[in-house]
Amino acid sequence: MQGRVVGCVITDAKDRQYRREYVCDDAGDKIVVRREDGNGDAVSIPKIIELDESLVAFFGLYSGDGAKGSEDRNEVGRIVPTISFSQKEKHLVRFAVDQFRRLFPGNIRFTFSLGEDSAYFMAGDGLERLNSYYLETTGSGTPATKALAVVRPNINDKDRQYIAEVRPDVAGTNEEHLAFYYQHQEAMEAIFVAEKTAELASVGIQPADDIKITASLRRPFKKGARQPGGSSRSDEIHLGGLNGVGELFLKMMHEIEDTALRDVQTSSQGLVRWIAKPSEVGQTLDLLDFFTNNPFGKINRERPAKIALDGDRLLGQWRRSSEIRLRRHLRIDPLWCYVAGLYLAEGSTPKEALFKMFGENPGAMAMGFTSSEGASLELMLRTLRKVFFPEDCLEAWKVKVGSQYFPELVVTGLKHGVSMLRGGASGDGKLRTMEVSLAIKQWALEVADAPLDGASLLSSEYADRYSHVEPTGSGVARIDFWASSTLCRWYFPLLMHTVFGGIVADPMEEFY
DNA sequence: AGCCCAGCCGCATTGTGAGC
DNA sequence: GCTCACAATGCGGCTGGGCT
Repeated sequence: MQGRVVGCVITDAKDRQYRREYVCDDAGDKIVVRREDGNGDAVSIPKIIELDESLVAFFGLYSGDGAKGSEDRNEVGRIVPTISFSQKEKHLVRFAVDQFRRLFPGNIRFTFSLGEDSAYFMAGDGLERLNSYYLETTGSGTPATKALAVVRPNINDKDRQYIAEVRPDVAGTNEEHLAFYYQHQEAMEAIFVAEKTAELASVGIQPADDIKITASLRRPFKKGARQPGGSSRSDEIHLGGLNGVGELFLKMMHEIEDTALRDVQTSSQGLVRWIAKPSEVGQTLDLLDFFTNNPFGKINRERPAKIALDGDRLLGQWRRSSEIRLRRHLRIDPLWCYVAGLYLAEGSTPKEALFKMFGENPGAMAMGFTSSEGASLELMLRTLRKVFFPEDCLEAWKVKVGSQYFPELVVTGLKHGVSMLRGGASGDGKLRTMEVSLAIKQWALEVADAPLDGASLLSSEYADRYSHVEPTGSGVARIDFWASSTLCRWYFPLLMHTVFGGIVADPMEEFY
């Protein structure tokens, strides 16, 4: 058997293609897929993969936090995907590992890589940890940092570049910082490998041949830390044994998204087939019952202060929060599951809070969502409207535009014979030119409609809730919307139940 | 509303092994 | 033993998330 996989991803506001020719062999209930050109790995994949709530949510999660691939050096506009995934929260790590194993049983390896700025070890918690490490291994505390020439007799180009850099707000010289880096590199790595190993063990991921844990310390003040003791940690999962199947993996993801977006039973290339129209698939949840009896329907060990039927809808209220109207029933359909994962990746709430909120006070929560792609926005809005009433789902929306796109803003202004006026001390604030602001609104509504056959929710229902343009930081123009934080206390428990309800009986006991 | 920085993910470098 | 191409690994820039 042979096949070809093609698809598009949008990154950096550019349409890019992925494309790969495969051959595959029948192997009972599995198929063995490999690249037609003979390179890469032979990968077994089940012939039929059941798309349950958690797997669909996983694809949503990957869509937000996973790597989509990098551009082929020989072919402009073509990306070659590598499967890797950034995630710090340990329960989500465990979740991702389980789902990857379901998709690719057999020859698959995991590398957990922990990155950190070594400035973390120069003061505060980091320095204390370095101290205890040296006390344990050598009997005395952290030794004084020696001269660079001693710890690093032969410097390379990267070192020379580092030494030439200028950091006006950091005390000490680059040579001293670099010496610190090389002298303590082994110790710093050992500390992180031990930490990650323990963390993985706490969620049931034990050392094994197919699991590798590494730490990657960066030169001081390079990776975001602005001062000694500052942290800029990154936790990544790289998958091995899957070379060549990245395109197929992305295609699975896009086909699932496609069925949810268009609400069709079979995806455009036939890779995904539901038992009925996606909007008619999945269990129906009674929200009155959920928030009264389900272990996931709790926050800080409490049930809502009020949850009552009012005609065919519900009125609900958490202690010290506002009253809100809810729909009585919710179908946990593919759209809902996919967005649950997507929100876990892209949402504005720290992930740890979502796991701890059942037994602890989560404090302030916020409901916000940013995306440069119309499809993600539409899916998110549709999801919220399944639980909440339309007018509560979106308070307002704005467009954030990065500096490399300012020429477009200026040209838009010129067309209208006006100049671009920016608010805020550093110009990051809201755009003050009405003509430009309105032109950008029109553009954003077109972006929101682009992936759909008809009009998007943003343009048909929420166009008048447009707030402003924000020429902030940098980056591709993107749409940002937010809703009342009251929604969080209803949406988050349902979201967590969707992803973990099938594998975790009581979130208060099993998380943290 | 305004602003900024740290984490995501792209890409450069290094490692590895097949082919000649 | 050398070369080349692909895989694995390590590093850091940019931007999207999030704080005040």
